[in-house]
Amino acid sequence: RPNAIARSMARGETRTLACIAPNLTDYTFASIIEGAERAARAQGYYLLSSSARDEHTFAALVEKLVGHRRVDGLLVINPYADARHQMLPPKFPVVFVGAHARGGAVSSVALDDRALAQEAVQHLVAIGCRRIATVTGPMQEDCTNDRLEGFRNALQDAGLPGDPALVYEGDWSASSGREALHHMAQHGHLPDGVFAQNDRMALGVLRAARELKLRVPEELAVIGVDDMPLASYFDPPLSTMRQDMQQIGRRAADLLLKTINGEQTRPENILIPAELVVRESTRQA
Amino acid sequence: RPNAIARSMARGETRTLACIAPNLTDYTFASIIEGAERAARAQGYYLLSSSARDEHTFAALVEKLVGHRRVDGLLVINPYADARHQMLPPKFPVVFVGAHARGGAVSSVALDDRALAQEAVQHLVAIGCRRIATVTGPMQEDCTNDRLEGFRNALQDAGLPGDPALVYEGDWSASSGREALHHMAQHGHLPDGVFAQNDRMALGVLRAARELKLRVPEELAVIGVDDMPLASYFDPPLSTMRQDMQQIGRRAADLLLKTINGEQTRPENILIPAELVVRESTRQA
DNA sequence: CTGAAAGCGCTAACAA
DNA sequence: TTGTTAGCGCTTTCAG
Repeated sequence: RPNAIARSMARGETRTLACIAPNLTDYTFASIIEGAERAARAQGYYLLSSSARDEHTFAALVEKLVGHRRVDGLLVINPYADARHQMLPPKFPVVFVGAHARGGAVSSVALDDRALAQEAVQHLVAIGCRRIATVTGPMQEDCTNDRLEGFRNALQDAGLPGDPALVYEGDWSASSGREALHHMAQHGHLPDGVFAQNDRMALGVLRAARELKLRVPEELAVIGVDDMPLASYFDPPLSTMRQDMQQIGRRAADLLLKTINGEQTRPENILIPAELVVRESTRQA
Repeated sequence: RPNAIARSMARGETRTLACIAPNLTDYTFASIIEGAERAARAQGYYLLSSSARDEHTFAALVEKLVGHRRVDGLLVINPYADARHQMLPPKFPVVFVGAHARGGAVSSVALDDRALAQEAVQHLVAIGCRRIATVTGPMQEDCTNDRLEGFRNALQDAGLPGDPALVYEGDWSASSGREALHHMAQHGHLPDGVFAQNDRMALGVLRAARELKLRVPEELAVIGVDDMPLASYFDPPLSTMRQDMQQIGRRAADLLLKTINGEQTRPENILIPAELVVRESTRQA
């Protein structure tokens, strides 16, 4: 029954961390938060999670949380290439999660986007695809560009030409994936393999394929990223690059706690590999 | 720059709430949490969300959070019919979210499960279904029983017989929905309409229908509950009872804050209606 | 009405 | 070693 507030007061620490994400409902963000919360609690810390859609509320939140000394450290989930990394208090423990901090002076834990894209495309090449398309996320997001780079590297390594008509900028939504394939079909640039940069867009590609009467995977192989809960339940079940977001959250919390405890003095940038999960959407008959 | 900890110390309040859920990744739970967090922050409170899968960790968490006076109030998300409601400190502000507190001495905000089930079935009846089945959640959960009761009431009101062979206990997963329809088909009890108690199971029913070469909605109408993000992207797009979980979270936080401020002295049990969303899976041609 | 002081419940430094 | 005390930074009360 010791009073935690009095203890915080006396020791000058709150034993509380905060995680700020664009929202708390995206499966990716929620998984990171759950992983971080578990890791924090295992070390006697609590996690306060907040959503901040735009930069302004983000700045206001940081100001309150850190300025009022409510938390000992900050986990920042920020997929956008905006100025959030500049709005952080200097000399305060911060770890970026799920995307790198631009500038590099602050620690981060993220997926190895370049490598996973490369591996996905290598898999498509291995099963015989030669005209490989990609549906990307918004170009303003860092991870989109990293995955695009991995995509291009893999094509180059395989000696395949990069066709700009086979790159379509989506917005992570299923409908943008569907539009992507229809758009390519209408312009006479049908691919035989698609690397969708997330599973939702891959689902849209699958639907478009059905509408275009393309057989998957015989005429069109499709692979996504995430391994979202229903991915194995798509029609056909979706191959994907599985990312273990809980692990990323856990690693980020551990890194933040080390920083707080002074065990980690230099910023560290950790890359987590994704895992290829092969299902029917890329399985050779 | 006032120090929040010192203020908490002096005023005997932390301006922090906690929300304990079985996990933080289920879309339903995450939405509640996001709604609650927004509402809390609008009133100058912070929300600390934690996951507690089983009763034991739940009890330990409550003991720490409340015993050490880390929070001013508790939001409890507990779909299970277990003893969690008995493990709460007496005289401490608590609101149950998403399910009622058994016993009724504590406030709650939840979906009106009975009414939404009734409305879903009425809709199936209205479009001409006569042999209506339901795929339920686990029978240990309160909301399953409420929805089942609403299902039965609606059948009775419509003068339709209740056939036990048309009630299948699922586990909220897509595959259990698929099994449900296959099971009914194998035993010669094919329905012409299915009320799946959530969208994931409805997705499974849709897949089974495709495997059984049943045309949806002509031969089999399907309706779910939730309006999950991809529901409009199923094949065919899924009719569903949309629940506004963010609103439920918001209302729960508001109720909890009123209780903390002494504006609300009696426990209150709020029911939130769901909204019928008609898409192709129940649309008459 | 403005300003000084006591106290919230701990921890840590110090004295015994 | 064990016990006592100052002090963490606010709020609130009480005196001026």
